[in-house]
Amino acid sequence: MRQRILARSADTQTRILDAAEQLLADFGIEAASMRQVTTLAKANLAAVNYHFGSKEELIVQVYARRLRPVNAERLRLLDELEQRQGGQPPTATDILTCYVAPVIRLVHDQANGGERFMRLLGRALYEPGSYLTPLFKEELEPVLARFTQALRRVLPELSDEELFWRVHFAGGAMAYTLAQTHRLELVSKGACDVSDPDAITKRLVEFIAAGMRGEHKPVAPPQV
Amino acid sequence: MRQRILARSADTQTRILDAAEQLLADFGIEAASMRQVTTLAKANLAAVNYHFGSKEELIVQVYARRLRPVNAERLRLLDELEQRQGGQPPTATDILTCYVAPVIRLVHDQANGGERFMRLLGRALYEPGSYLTPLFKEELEPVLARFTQALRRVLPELSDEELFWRVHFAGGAMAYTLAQTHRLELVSKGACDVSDPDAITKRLVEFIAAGMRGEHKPVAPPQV
DNA sequence: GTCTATATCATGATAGAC
DNA sequence: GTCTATCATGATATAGAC
Repeated sequence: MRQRILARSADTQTRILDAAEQLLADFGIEAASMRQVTTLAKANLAAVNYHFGSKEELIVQVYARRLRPVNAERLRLLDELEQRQGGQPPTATDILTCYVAPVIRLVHDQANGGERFMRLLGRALYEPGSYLTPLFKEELEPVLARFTQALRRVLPELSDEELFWRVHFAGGAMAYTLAQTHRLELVSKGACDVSDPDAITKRLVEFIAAGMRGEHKPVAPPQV
Repeated sequence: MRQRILARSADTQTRILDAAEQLLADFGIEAASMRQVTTLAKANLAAVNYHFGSKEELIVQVYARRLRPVNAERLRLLDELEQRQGGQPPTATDILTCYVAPVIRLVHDQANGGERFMRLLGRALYEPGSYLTPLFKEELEPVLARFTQALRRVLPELSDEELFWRVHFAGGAMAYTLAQTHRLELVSKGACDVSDPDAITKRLVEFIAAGMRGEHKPVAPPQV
């Protein structure tokens, strides 16, 4: 179990958050133990309970620390976009870029362990009945509602139901990209460059924007 | 912890597989214990090790039991499609339907606990360094390669790299749909009907087919 | 093949000294 | 705030009777 020992400079809380983030990302949410975390953080086992109360609350705080700025920036970018457009409706591509870019950019934020968190984030969306659900409800749902509303205006031909479905699919493509893009480098045998987050954002947004705009033929069940 | 007691008729191995599938889906892969599994299966705790050797191997077998027929049917449908077309190239929509339909149809297979497995499958793709990796390598990769090759022929304008990326995004939208569609019913406040697998297949395939066919402009990094 | 009983171990949490 | 020492719990796995 190779693991970089973290700098001792930061305070204990931060060191524990950093260590937890790293171990959760590398080994999975359930697999990381508080003993591993505190060893890596050069802190005492009891410090987790002293600072966070429980393992679960620590995990929630690992996510909250990164998600809050991302969601704030998403909303800021969307506000800016709409202001810049005046009355003119923006494109779906522009709107989706405001949503996708901040979270993909975490990958560039090496100083803040961004790449690790990227994998961690995608995975969190898949845990059932998780203690993270309240955090997502609080942090993500208002953002999703705001973006869905913005998309509604530029895709008036879609029914409410169809729009919900497409936002769902788009979120899935994004979550998978966050969690699994490191695998693509292997699967593609190196053909795909996964190192440039702006390029990833661009490809992903092109894909989901095209899916968003696609025709919906509500008839004829598939033949196969 | 509500849990239906399974019929005693099936043999121990099958009862254990059924119980494991149910508990893994409901509580997460790590959270389900062999005590819960054997209690639900009306089997002895030691039976797991006798029949499967270990918890990990049991989990692998839970997946393998469902995945093998799905992947076989995917390939069969694709072969049929290409044969039906003679020399004519099929559409991307047709190809993607061959891939998506068999796995979404599991949801209909109530007799075989399909809906539970649906959630379980999507989640498995997100575990890092999991013991499931060998199974996916063996079962999924050849299928993915076959479908990528089929798509390559009908989307000749895409570079190899772009095609890999789009297959990646499409897989993500599908995995998320498998794991999380039960949430869409809540988020959409009932606007989305998640009960008809053929309708879900159709919407999902429309979305990813549109994304596959979308234009790729390899210039100009995004403004935001 | 199935069961009981148990070995062995790792976990999260906490009490209490400093 | 940090530490040591320890607790209670629940995990997988197995030995051995039937």
